[in-house]
Amino acid sequence: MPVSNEQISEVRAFNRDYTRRIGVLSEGLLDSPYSLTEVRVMYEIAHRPGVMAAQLAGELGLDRGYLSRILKGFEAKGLLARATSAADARRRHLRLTPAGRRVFAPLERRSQRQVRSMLSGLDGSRRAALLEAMSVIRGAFSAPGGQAQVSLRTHRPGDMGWVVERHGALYFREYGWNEEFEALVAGITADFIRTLDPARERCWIAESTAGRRLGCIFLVAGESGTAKLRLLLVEPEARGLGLGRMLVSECVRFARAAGYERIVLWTQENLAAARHLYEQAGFTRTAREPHRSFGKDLVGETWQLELTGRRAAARHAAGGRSHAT
Amino acid sequence: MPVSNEQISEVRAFNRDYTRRIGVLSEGLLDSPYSLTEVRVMYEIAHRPGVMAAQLAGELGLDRGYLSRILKGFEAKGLLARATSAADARRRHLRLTPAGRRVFAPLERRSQRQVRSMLSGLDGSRRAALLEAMSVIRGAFSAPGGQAQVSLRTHRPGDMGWVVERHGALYFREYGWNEEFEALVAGITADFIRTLDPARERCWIAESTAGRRLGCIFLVAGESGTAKLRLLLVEPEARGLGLGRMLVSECVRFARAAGYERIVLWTQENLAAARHLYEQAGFTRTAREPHRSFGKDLVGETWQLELTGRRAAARHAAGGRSHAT
DNA sequence: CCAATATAGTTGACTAAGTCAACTATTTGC
DNA sequence: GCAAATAGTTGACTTAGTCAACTATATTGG
Repeated sequence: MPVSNEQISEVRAFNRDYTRRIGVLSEGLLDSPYSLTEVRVMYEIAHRPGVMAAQLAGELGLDRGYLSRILKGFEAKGLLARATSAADARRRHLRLTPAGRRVFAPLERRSQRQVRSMLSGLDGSRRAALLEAMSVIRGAFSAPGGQAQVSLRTHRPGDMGWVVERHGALYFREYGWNEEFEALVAGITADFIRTLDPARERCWIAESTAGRRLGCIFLVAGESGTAKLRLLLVEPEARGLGLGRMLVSECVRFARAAGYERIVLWTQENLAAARHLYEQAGFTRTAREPHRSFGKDLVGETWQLELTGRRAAARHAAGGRSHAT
Repeated sequence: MPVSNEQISEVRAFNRDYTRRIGVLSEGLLDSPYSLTEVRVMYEIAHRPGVMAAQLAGELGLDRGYLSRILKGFEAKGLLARATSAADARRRHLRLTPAGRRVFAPLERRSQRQVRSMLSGLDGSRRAALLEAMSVIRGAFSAPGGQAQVSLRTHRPGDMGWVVERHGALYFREYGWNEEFEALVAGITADFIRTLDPARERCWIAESTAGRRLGCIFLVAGESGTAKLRLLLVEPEARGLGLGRMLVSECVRFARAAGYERIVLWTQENLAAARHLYEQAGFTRTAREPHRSFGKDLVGETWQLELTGRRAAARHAAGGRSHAT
């Protein structure tokens, strides 16, 4: 997905904005006999006793000679103790002395007071949003390679509402379906919870490592031997990553394991991406019928996947569509 | 709302994290004959032609003498033009020359490339979340006094799902109610949409200026002359601000206007804050009955507010609770 | 009207923060 | 066993920025 110039501008504006804010917080620390760099060094040693200078230099982006002088200055003032590493005589473990902690503690408290003052200027709503946003930004950069790792889990409290909300909002935005659709989904989720047979029915939620829900799918029991696949959804920004296939695959796997003979599903002709997924998973269309729902003229389609026997497995392995013989 | 130590720690951790990231972006700029401070100065002049040095010094936190030398250096290289202000001869308007723009343009492009590279390392899901989070952080600090302004609106697509999600998640977290409750709420919202009479039934969503949903309340038609108040909820971080009272007041006002004779509601004994709101709005408890629901032993309570006649209005004006006569 | 004060910008002298490179001591890998 | 790499130190130096005193101009108050 290409990066837009608008997105670039937003990040740079944020960086300028936040650089000023961090600058203001940092200036508060300068009201001390220690420079900002010294305080940063002290902070890391306080929170990671035993850390070594090479680590600090690397992580804080400091010249090794410069850091050495800072540490020597701390040691000279009795704030720091250095112990040669048993494992590698080149290395020294760094620790604040009790005197060092006494010097550091008020700096820590001052910093905490500044942040407390900043946060208390925000009411509950904005503050919660701020903290969540910070967590999101840190999370966005924390996964290796920046690729969202998505895992599937079963449902927990709040998920039904999310399913309803996302279906309602997205289908309205993408297809113009009105609130009848959201009501339908709400009803499906209510029934799912009320009549759930965990051995044979399930909801899967796709969730990123940052805790964002990115997709869902349901399997519910139908008439004898038949399961129903329902409410497949993938968030727009998570599309194209194989997430839909993952959801459908897991659903089919579970249905086999639960002993169903077939899976049926009802979709609409205009949901091209979904239909493609079903096709690739081996489903075939068994019925097709125009109807008017959700404020739209639609064409409903019923699709089906046979689960039993070698023939079903072979047809699936052949890529879904079998030739007539 | 007091600031917790955990919240303070989260902000400081974010600041440390993001300072490193901004540092990496800034270092990219240093691959030029200009220092970071010089580039910042150049940036501001490029984007605000005519700006004056005193403004820049103030906003960028620079020593006036130091800035003067930087500007003199730019002028000496033919990158900057200074014009004495017609309004105040002490002041000089600053503008980049064409040569200055030619020097600045590649720096701007390099910065844009860096951000593009950073963003393109994130897939669609994480990137969208990141940009939204940055917008939230900037927005959190931008409102005067930091007080969220909240308005009420009627429902739109996605809202029913939000109502279900928030009820499910919050009541689970705060009271341990299981998914039966979420299913109940899903059913209520499905029925609301399916049978909505807009002249006599309504859902209100409380929304902040930042677009966050902060609360909700429903009024639905009951038996003849009776309205039902349902699904009052206020987000934890929006509590204590009068939002609950606002929602209940609007609900009661609408019910009067729609011609109902009374409003009834069903709540649980342990929902103390809600009961207090109903009490203050003039509701009286008419029934009380233990029951087991949502995985809990609860005590359900029915409350009622008479809307008709002077007697109802007088009793309300007297503070809700009327004396027996 | 004018002296005192404040503001905008400049310059000289200086300090603080940090860089660069060469050094010693130790470890690693061939 | 030894060359190369790493951890840490030190001398010399550069860069970034500060501090205070200056000139020019505007504002204020008596």
